[in-house]
Amino acid sequence: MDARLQDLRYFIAVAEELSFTRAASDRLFISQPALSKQIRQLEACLRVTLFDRDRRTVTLTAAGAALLPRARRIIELWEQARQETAEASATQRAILTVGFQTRIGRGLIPTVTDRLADALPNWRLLFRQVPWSDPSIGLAKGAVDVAITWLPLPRDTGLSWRVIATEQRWVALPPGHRLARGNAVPFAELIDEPFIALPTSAGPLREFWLAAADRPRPATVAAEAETAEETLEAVAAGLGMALLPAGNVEIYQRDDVVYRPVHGLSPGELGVAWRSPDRRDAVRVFVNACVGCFCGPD
Amino acid sequence: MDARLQDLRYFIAVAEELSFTRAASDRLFISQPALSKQIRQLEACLRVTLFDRDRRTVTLTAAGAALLPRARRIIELWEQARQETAEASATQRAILTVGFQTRIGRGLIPTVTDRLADALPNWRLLFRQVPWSDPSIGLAKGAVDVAITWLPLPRDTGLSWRVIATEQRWVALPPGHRLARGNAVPFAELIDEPFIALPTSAGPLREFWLAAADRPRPATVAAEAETAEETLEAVAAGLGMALLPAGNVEIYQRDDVVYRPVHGLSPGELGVAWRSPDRRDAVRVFVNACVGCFCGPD
DNA sequence: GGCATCCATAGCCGTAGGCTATTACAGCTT
DNA sequence: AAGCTGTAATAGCCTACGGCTATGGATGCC
Repeated sequence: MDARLQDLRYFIAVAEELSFTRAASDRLFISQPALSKQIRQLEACLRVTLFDRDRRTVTLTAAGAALLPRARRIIELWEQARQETAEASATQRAILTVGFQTRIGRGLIPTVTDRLADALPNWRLLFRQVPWSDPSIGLAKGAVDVAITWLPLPRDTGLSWRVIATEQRWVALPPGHRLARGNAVPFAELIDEPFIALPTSAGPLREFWLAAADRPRPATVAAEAETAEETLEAVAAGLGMALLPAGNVEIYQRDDVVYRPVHGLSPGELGVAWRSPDRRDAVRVFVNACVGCFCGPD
Repeated sequence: MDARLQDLRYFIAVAEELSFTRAASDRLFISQPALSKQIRQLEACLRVTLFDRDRRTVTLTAAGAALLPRARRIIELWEQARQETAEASATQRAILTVGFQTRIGRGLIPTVTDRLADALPNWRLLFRQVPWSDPSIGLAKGAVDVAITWLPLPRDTGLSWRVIATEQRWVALPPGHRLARGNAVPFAELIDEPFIALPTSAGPLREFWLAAADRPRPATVAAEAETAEETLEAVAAGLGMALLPAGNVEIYQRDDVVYRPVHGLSPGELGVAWRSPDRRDAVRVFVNACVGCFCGPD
């Protein structure tokens, strides 16, 4: 009788791509027959034809055109409901969930915790690791309340952020690499080397850690890694090299990887992010505590 | 990952009833364990506790309270999307779906069809019977575009209507009944007789055809019937009697039931109904055609 | 004409959503 | 105190549905 919200997402994907095959494989990551079946089922549920398929092309019917903006709105409201439900729960339980992708270190958490003890007594922090493949670091789905992350974040996704710290970018190399002999490395020497990249789904962060803006031509991507550990394993195995912030060098110290500072690159910015419409005290206090941590007292 | 819209309905029902058992059996017509399981699943999906159950009572958590109005809004938008999608489809295909509960007769349809041929060439009418148990005659779910129905309709459900015809109420009796001997019957003589009623879910129509407003005490309901045919079978079987509009006497003529006019009751009103926000030309034209059918020319 | 592309169909499988029966507990009533 | 009632949770079962792969048929392109 009622559809699933997921079916509305399916519909939106097909309506936007105007192709079952592409919507299925590129956006929804399901098989094309499964998508066809589900759309047919949605059509049966609504007793309406949503698409005209004439063997070669897919077009929206009047009914489909009417449904599309409404489906978008419903999905939008649902995402919002998820977020605000999670926020209400977190507020009631006095738990602030902090998302992170790589280990934070830098003494940030102890300092922040101390500051929070004053402003938010009996609140607790909960840490949740988020894969690079989620460019909103769990904020979009309401999985976390705030996130410690490297910038930039994708634009126009309703996220706000402030910079916590600025750090030079270093490069991770296998110990035997020719560049491991010297001390610092000019970035120009790296542009033809193979790199270990973040997944495409990581958004602008992938470009940043490939230093795509500073290259004359696209980087050679030797492999993609989902986590920092995976990246360093790949580096140690000699697959390629990877950029990382200076502060992570101590955190990820290991025998089979050496780190060298890179010249000629803009520094990386560590930030704290939150959902723009989220005006809760706890979020504001946490953000301020983070920002004040390295930039002197409040 | 995403919930089903049905799960939101489940949640709303439990939140409003504050009881799994009652919500399950009275409103959702599923078993209590199934409802419990689904609510738990919704909670797992949102990673939040929606209800505090302390063995005896169920209360909303802060998260539940945050979700409730948003869930209502989403369901509302979904209903609206269904309706407007159906409307767009009907408009594109030039098909107007007419809901009805009992046979219409009275020469209404031929007359209306003639009038429509002028104003809406190449539109077709599609008729769909709707059970008495849907008090919106299929309009709420978008199953029909307009409906021919007896008044009154439930209030505040976004439906508009106009009166097509006014008819005296008659009574259907088994042939051997003492009141079948005379010609007309005063309603006062019927108030202690057992009646065949429409289902409770039919809304105010049930009261109207029991003439509840004209009784000193509630009617004796011998049985409930889902359709006109069922009602007359019950009357023929001697289970009780039933009121009906004068015009239906000819339509439902049969050997084992006799009909007599009833004095002392306000007349019944046959109406044409549509969704108030539905401003389509086709609907307006159809409504006008119906109204003009017995009330003289437009 | 052959190939590539795209949607539909067929058939299979695992999970999820429903059911009944039962348990556990709280608040009454006797 | 014992038992009854009412409510939610648990256990175990079955079906239906949402996903998959493999394949078919039609269309546009080289």
